[in-house]
Amino acid sequence: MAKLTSLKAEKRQLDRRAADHIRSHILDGIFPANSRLLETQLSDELEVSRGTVRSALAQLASEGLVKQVAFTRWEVSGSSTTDGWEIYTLRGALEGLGANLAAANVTAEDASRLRTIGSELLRAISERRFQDATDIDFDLHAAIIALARHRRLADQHRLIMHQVRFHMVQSGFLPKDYDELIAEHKELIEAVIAGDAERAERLARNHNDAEVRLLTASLQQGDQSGRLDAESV
Amino acid sequence: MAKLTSLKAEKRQLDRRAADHIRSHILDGIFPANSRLLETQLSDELEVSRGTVRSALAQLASEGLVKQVAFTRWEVSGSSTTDGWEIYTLRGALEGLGANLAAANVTAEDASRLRTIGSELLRAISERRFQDATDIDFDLHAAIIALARHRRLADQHRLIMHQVRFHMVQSGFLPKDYDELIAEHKELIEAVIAGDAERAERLARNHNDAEVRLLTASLQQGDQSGRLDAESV
DNA sequence: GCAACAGAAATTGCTGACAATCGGCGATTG
DNA sequence: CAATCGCCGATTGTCAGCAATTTCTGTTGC
Repeated sequence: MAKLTSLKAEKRQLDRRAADHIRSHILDGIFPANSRLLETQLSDELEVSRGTVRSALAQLASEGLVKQVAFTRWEVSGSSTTDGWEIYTLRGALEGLGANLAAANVTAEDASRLRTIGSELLRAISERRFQDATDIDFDLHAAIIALARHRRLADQHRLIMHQVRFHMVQSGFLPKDYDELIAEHKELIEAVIAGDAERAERLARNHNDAEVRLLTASLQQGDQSGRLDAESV
Repeated sequence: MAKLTSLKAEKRQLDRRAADHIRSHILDGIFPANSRLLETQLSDELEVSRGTVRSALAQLASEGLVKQVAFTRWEVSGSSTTDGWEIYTLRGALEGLGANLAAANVTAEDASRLRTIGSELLRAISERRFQDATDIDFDLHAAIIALARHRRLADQHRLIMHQVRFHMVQSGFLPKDYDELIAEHKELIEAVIAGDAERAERLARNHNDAEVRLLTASLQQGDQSGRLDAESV
């Protein structure tokens, strides 16, 4: 007997839904970087209690999208050059591991699935639907990570990709060379499908190298938009 | 003029302190894997309100030490073979990145600091103070990560090391070969100090390879202590 | 004897109110 | 006039209680 599992999926906890709402506002740029978030204001807007909002904000803080200044304020995280550098280097390490593991246990259906997403990406770009293309890009990377069958990695990857998205919005990032982008993705997909773990890992790790080099250079040039480390020890 | 910064550091928020308390109980094995945690019981024991305990538990859940079953229960995370495999592979990726970056910007004082910790480790082992040795081992790896000057990486590393510690306690892990352990650490330290990023990265990544291979083999042998993935999509 | 069901008990989810803390504004004083 | 102190409003931190949900238990019907 088919038991219809939770037809009413709206039973999700209020604080989770509140967190989702606030998160999407942040990722869409409605709450800009470094802007202040007031518990009372959010609780009014979402029509939940302040405690629920606090719980949601705490979640977002653990995801790195929000910062808490104790006894004082909540604010949307900044997205400085330093932040960008951190985000992309960490992403490289995680996706490198993911691609390696994915290549090690890829199946035939996985392969066709990856190729499907790849062709969707190609189509979106050729039709100049760049917003869709970005989403599909994210889906593709998530799909590869999923193949690693590594829950902790998948969780971390989801979090860092939120930060990537946030940083892209804040910095007005746009890919420069769509042809190269497509080529890189195609290469990565084929390496994973071929089961070439080493090659897949290298491609995944270097996928953001251009971005990282740019940010590194910007940092070393004494770009002061990064936060300063005032403390030692 | 020496400004005395915050003599009263006990102003930390209650939920943080509650989380610290519960976390140390988990890491010390007082709350065993998969054991249930009752909000009321904890709030009685810690003499704080249930809301505060809830906040603490939510933090620990985001750290992966605790699981929340909605509307039902909190429990200490399990530590199966699968979990161990996830933890050590992820650790390898993070420490690889960390060692690479550390080697890239190590200074003279950093070098002496690392060597000091290294000799402390050596002494603890030669004097058969193995508990101390484990702590120093953790300090050493944390010190290398700190050199990377990468806040997100440091945060993730701290979390994963908590899980490593937990898994070690749960699985009764003990290093087999202290001589090799020392040799590996010495090699890693010297590679970082020499600024050989590539070599440092490789050493850091392979540091847990023996453990990973053991766990991988155990998994492929159909060891069913890992959790099953019941869902697809 | 066993399965299904209803009510009770236990536990988690959420809320509104109270307490503690912070930042700014104005008064005061040298 | 400038610097410091203390008050006040605003905001976050904590609490105790009510609501919703799950699990347990005893009962009923077959």
